[in-house]
Amino acid sequence: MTKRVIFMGTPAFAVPSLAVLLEEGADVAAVVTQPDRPQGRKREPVPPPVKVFAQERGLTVLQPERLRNPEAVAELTALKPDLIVTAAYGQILPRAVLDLPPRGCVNVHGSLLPRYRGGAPVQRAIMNGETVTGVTLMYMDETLDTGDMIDRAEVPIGETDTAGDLFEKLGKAGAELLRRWLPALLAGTAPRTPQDGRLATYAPNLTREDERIDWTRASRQIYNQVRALSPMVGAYALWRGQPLKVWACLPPRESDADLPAEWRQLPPGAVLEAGREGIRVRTGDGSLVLAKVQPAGKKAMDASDFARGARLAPGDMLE
RNA sequence: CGCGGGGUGGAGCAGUCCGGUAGCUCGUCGGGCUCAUAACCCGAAGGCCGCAGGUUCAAAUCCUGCCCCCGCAA
Repeated sequence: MTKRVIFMGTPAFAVPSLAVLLEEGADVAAVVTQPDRPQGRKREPVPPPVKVFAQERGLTVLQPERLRNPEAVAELTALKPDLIVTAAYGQILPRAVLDLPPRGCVNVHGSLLPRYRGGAPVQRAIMNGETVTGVTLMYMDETLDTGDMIDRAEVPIGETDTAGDLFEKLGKAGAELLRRWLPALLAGTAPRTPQDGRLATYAPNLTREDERIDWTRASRQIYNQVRALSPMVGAYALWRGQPLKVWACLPPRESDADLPAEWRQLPPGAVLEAGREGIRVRTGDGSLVLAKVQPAGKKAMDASDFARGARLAPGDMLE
């Protein structure tokens, strides 16, 4: 008898996992995703990527405002799922839902648990300069990202990887973990390894403060911050009182810390030079070259283009 | 009716308040210099100034309507 599975997920990261369920012949009774949220200036509701994918394949899509609501729970109960698979769904599963499927609820998490528990493991890993991260397939319990682990897979972080790049790699790696363990999950024979809570670290959701560039920090730290916030959200500094988003920098080199005396006198945030590669800015430990920026009210552009139009000169300050 | 910025040769901008020869920094093409160059020098091409209407002797510039792009906030 085919087991019934409910999938819960929202962003692009979750799509490969849903695709794997279909490829492996699982009976996907329903796909639960976040409601269409108003986005952009026009406040137009935009369907999340998982919804788009699910509808293309004719799957039943549920978008409860709150999974805690009795109607939502009743709806899921009626589907009699054997297993619930989640991936970046965006809502906490209430006890009533956790207890629903006989084979349990499993989650695909974008880090090597118990490290980087929380809502922004991918961005935080890049921000912290990690060179390796990964995905964990785990059973869910009532607290966030603390359940028993089934398996993990390491994924290297390239020096130039952005959050977008890494999300893509992790989404695929997570889906493959799911593919490997799906039969055992459905049979109820998957392993359970408790997390060692003493090794836990946390990756809280990003705040506005995480987006602001502090030029007194090291070049490498700023570089990592910019990568972690690209291509979504964007790191920013202030230029003439207006936000200037920084979308990409050149990887910092040893030589960037070895500055001429005239540059060394300028404070962090000062523009040192504007060349064809971009805009060189003084940092806490040397300099960093901005490659792609976006002024308020404008599209993203090469930093050299911005420098031309804005008539940037050495000594101009970014804050 | 959430707040705000913007649409000017291929790129990024100035010019718009105070109407009257289309400008700047680059790019491109040709030539020169050089061992050489992303450097430098000389020259050239390339724009119905987002669209439509109006005012005027005259509109990138003033008035009206529309389209498109983006920052903030959600």
